[in-house]
Amino acid sequence: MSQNQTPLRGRPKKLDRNLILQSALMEYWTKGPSNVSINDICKLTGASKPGVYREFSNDDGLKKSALETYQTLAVQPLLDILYSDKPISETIDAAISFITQDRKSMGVPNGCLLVMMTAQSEQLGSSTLEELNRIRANLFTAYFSWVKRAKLEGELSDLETNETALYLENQHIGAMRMQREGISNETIANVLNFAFKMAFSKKPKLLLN
Amino acid sequence: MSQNQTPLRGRPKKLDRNLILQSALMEYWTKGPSNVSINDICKLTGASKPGVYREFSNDDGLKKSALETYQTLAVQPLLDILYSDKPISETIDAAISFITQDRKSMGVPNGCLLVMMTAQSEQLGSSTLEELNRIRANLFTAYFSWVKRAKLEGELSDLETNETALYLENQHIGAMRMQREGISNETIANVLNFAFKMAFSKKPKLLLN
DNA sequence: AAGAATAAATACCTATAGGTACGATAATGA
DNA sequence: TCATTATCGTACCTATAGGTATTTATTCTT
Repeated sequence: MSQNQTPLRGRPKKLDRNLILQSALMEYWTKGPSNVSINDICKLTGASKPGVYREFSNDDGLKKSALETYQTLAVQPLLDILYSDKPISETIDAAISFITQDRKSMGVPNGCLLVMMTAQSEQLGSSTLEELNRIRANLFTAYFSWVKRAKLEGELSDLETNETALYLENQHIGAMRMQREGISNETIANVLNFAFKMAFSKKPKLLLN
Repeated sequence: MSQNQTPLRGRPKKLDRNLILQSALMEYWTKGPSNVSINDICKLTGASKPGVYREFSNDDGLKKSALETYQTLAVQPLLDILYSDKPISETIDAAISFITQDRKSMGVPNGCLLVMMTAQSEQLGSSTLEELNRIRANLFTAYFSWVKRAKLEGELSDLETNETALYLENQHIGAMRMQREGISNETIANVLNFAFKMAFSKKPKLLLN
């Protein structure tokens, strides 16, 4: 976490890696990863362009590093919730609270960087894309194991575990999309609550026809 | 629809508006609207750049026109289904069939241009954005009125009409996302079938806790 | 035949993206 | 003191984006 580990030799480093990383993450998150250039980051942080390239190799490297920061900041907490051993209904509530918490008061942009990057994946470099797929696979696995756990606890759904996980993933992505479009967190929470409880309903529902 | 309506004066038009429109639409749809340049379209169709600009004014104009084509080609059929007066369950099936039909055999790309444009909306010009919002609003209204109709027919859900419509919109977008990511249409249909039937279930479901 | 009107295409423009060459600078070790 | 090591930042490079000035070609009207 600290700036330098080895008491090094040459000219002391002035470049603030952490500042750049934070700024880049916020910019990507707010404006979308494809709408932020290295030049923007330089202007924003006062860093020189070669400095940024020295530190992160290239655009792809910076995006990848920012994405890693995002993972620990915004994805890991959700994984922790999904992997908790609390009853399913509590897990649902915790997940919904986390997803729909007020971003503004936390100084964090609306929406989800994963979702944005996925939507613009054709514009990403290879290492960012790799990282993105890794994180998304982890998240999907978390949904999958959540569903499996629910089944062990007696919750059944009509769908295969895999398909239920896909369904849950859709709800999450949908929530992030709604949030980004300015829909109130209360509305989003209502929709999510409905959608999640559906997936974990105990018995086959009474269907039309 | 025809090339020239008034038997006009000057040098006869060589530029094939329709070819450009079709090519542009397919390119946007396949690669994402931000990953296709006017130059690409020119190379693809053999048109000259000033020719394209004469016809569509600018990049924004071309994208807007392509989006209009998309609307009549891919959105209107869904609107027709949603506004049909068939029983809800039949409407559900029809919508799912339409959404998950095999694109390859129809010579049409996977995914949804509306969804892609929405995801990249910061990179769109004003008139394309306007058109996009118009079409999306129409689609949302269709979902909304579908839900209202279902309620008249005795189908109830826990959610307000507006929130149910948001939920349905999410399922549709989610389906398009899955399709674009290569998930089989059968799986998508299963997920959609589950999600839609949930929204239109007759009674409050048996919930956990 | 002489405009008037329209479309053609080459060759250009500006802005900005990602990326780097290179000389200057600041520390350490001998 | 002087090489060594490593970072600094100005000024540049190439590629490509959107967009256009200009000249030439082809038609209809008078």
